[in-house]
Amino acid sequence: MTVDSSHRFDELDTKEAILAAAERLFAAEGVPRASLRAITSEAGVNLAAVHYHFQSKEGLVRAVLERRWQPLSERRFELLERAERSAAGAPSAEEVVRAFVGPPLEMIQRERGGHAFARFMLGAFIDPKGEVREMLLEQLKETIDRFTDALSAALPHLPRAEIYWRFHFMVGVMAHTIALGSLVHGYSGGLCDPHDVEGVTQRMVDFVVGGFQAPSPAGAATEPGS
Amino acid sequence: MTVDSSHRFDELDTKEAILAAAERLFAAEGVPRASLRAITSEAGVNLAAVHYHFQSKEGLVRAVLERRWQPLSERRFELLERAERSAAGAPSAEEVVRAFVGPPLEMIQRERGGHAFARFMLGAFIDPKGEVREMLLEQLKETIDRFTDALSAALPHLPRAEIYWRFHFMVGVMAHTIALGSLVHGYSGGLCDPHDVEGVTQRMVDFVVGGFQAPSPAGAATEPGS
DNA sequence: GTCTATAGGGGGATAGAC
DNA sequence: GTCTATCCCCCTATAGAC
Repeated sequence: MTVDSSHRFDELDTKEAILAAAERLFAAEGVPRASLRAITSEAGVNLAAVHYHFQSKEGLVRAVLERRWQPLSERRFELLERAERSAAGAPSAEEVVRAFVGPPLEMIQRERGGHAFARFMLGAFIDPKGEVREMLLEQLKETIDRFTDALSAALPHLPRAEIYWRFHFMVGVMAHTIALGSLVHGYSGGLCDPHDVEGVTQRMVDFVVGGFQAPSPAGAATEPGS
Repeated sequence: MTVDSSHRFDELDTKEAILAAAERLFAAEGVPRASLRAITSEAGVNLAAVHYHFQSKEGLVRAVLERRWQPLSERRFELLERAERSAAGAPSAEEVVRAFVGPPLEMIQRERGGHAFARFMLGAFIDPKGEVREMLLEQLKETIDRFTDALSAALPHLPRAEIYWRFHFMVGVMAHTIALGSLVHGYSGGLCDPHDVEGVTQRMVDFVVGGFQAPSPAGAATEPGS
């Protein structure tokens, strides 16, 4: 036997410790400022362990994001499927929208420093040299397909191009709210409470559903050619 | 191309050259990867000139953003005031929304690499250690005040807190579209054309106005006698 | 104001012992 | 799998001559 359970435990332990420390520091300091030295120091492991487990700093960034991204997608699909099963016909636009915008808010409220982590994740999309972006976009593909299909079914009068645009706008509302929603408290003079997850979710859903239900441009299709 | 209006021609020239090169490289490479060496090399000036004119790299980042931010705000105010003058009473929600979301799209279409610059600017808001963020938020203050006031006037039935939330959602739609709108072409299978500025603006306006016109949540709502 | 030269301090990555 | 020690890179910032 070359493999026994204690070795596996150690490996998982070290790996997890690195991931946890990296997640915190990437979010709190930003990827470029979070040095591998600081991460391994906080994790209580050796500097070289990062390269053993993740090959490079870039690989570590990718692993940290992937770990959060997958449960998020699964949670969205779970809610979407639940709505599909319970609905007589197709789920309503409101149900679909809620299945999309709800899970991210749940996630960032569950974790400490969730807003910071959301900014870190959004930063991975924005980074002009982000190789990690490709991975995220790849994983996003299935989510886009399934949610645009569900929205098309809920809003059959909308041309497919409009569905894509409005889906994109919904992503903007969601991303901006999980990343920078905490600012609203300040510039509303304390009138708005970003920590009220239920309330914020409901407001996002109302707004986005209102947007989806807006009349579509009469003559202006975006289709190139035809 | 350059403005030669004073005796300090040389100084302005050097400063402008640095700003132009920095703007391009910050957008193309990201701030951390864009070294002062690369910037001064591209600008054809000396490395030390950056510190003479901008004190530090951080100061340069601030100057680059400020230079684009101010005309953007002024353009928004100009459109808002035009709508206020031409309207019988208060401008409609649609006019106000258009005055807010239109100028950023105009800006990024005018400049080469506009999307990349938009991502750079959004990155400044997202950066957890961004000292530049304070400056941007300060400048954003006046924009927030004037546009939320105008939206309140257009939608008097909405509680002020809802106005702030929906304004925030509108910012999300706008920011996400100028930063990542080019992705829509890909994931719509070519169905959507992000370069059609008129069309994209109209779609954003329709969506956002639809969101603003959604019924407000039961609890705090003041229904307009419907 | 502009330049050269250099200080001074990180950083990511790796080889090789254990 | 883990650790120590180290390589070698490139960066921002500044002092001081012109």
